Amino acid sequence: MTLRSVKPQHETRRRILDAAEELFMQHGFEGASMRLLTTKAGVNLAAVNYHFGSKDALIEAVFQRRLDPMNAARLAELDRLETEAAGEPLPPEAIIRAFIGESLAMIEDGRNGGRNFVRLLGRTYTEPAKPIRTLIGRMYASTMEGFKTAFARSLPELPSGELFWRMHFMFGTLSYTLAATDTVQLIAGFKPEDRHDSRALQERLVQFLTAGLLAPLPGSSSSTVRKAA
Amino acid sequence: MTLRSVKPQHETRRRILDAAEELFMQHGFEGASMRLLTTKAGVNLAAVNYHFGSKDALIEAVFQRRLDPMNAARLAELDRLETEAAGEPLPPEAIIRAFIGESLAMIEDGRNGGRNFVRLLGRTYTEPAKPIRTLIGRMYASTMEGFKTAFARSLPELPSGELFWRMHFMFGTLSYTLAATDTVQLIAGFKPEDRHDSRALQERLVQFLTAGLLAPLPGSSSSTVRKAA
DNA sequence: GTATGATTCAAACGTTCGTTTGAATATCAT
DNA sequence: ATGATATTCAAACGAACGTTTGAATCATAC
Repeated sequence: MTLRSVKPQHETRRRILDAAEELFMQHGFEGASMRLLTTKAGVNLAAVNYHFGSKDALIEAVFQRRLDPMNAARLAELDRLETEAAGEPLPPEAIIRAFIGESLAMIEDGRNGGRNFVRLLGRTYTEPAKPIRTLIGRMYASTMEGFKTAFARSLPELPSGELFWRMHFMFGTLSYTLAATDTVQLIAGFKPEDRHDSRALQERLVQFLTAGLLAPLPGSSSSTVRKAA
Repeated sequence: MTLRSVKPQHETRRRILDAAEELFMQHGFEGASMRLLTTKAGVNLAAVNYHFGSKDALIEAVFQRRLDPMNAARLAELDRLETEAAGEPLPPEAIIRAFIGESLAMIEDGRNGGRNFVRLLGRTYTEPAKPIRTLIGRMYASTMEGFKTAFARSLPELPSGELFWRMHFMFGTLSYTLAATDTVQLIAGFKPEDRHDSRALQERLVQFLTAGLLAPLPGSSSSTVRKAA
């Protein structure tokens, strides 16, 4: 079993997926043409339709390849924490870390195209096209349910309506941070060396999100939401 | 001076801009074709090139029409608060309100297309195409500078590097909230009637963002950032 | 070696894209 | 009313789009 006998097995598929996540990120789904895509991948124009069937099927495959393992890892980490806690509710900060850790780690993965994917993911959350939305919604459903339950157990005094909105805000912050790293710099005085330090970025995000999640309720006094246990 | 003599003056331009901000929001810049756009606007196919010169120039005009007044209103509100405070640093919550208030008010503006625009704006922040980025960056430059200064005066003990990131996070939360309202619902149990209540949404956002902005620093103890005055 | 199936390839398919053109129509000052 | 200007219109431009086709090439088992 030499190297050459195994690698070319699905080499073309992989090259197409890699080129696709980079070009979809840069130009959007409609803006990235098959000709540009196959040229960048170094494969024939007809290869996409041969291996995936259509451009739409390719889009789905791009998300399948990364999103399923990513969300599985998130739920596995949440499970690990919960068995470790032995029935006690988790501190909200730990839940936040479990959710954002996996995606932030991918920012540093320049080699395997992980960075391209998380940036693609970030901009896809704001994509209004219905097929894309239902695709993303379906792939996230169980993950979101699991984390919603974990947050609800951790913060029993936070009304579920408020929890929804704060998860929405947290997700938005993460989404924008993933998408905008390396691209948008609306605020002057940006230090480029900070952009790919995902460790420091993770700490900053955790502090920000935890504080936001525990913020006092609109009607209440200035005290933060009471934490369980 | 009858109504008919004045209104049709730039009626075609306005109809094109209205259709453009809706279709750009729904399909992206490359996905919204001139034929679809002009059909929706009820004008001839050649009207865009006649009145704006090109599709790219139309994109710029769409942002010019709304963004310049919006950012001017933000800076005016900030100015009003600062003269009112008579030299004292503003509370961070007031600065946040000045920044997000204008854009949130537009969510309720279904009649004049303001809602379409803020959603377009939200998804454009994650657009990596360089011409779009420089366009947005240029239109936001002075506004961002003004608010950065106001935050720095309000929170003198927050290092400027941290302030940058927290403004980044705040901007991301707002951006995602504007873009995703009405579209993305990753979390089950969404109450549709909440979506366009911008008053309640504003209060929720202010609470979340203020807490995030004042979060304890990564290295520090659990106390929040000291507020000036 | 030869047959079989998987994959690659150049070429072409019909459609849609943004833009241009020149005639037709509307608007308005004189 | 008439001429100048501004705007609208149907039609067409070449280019690029996603997809399909059928032959050529490759890998592999017999």
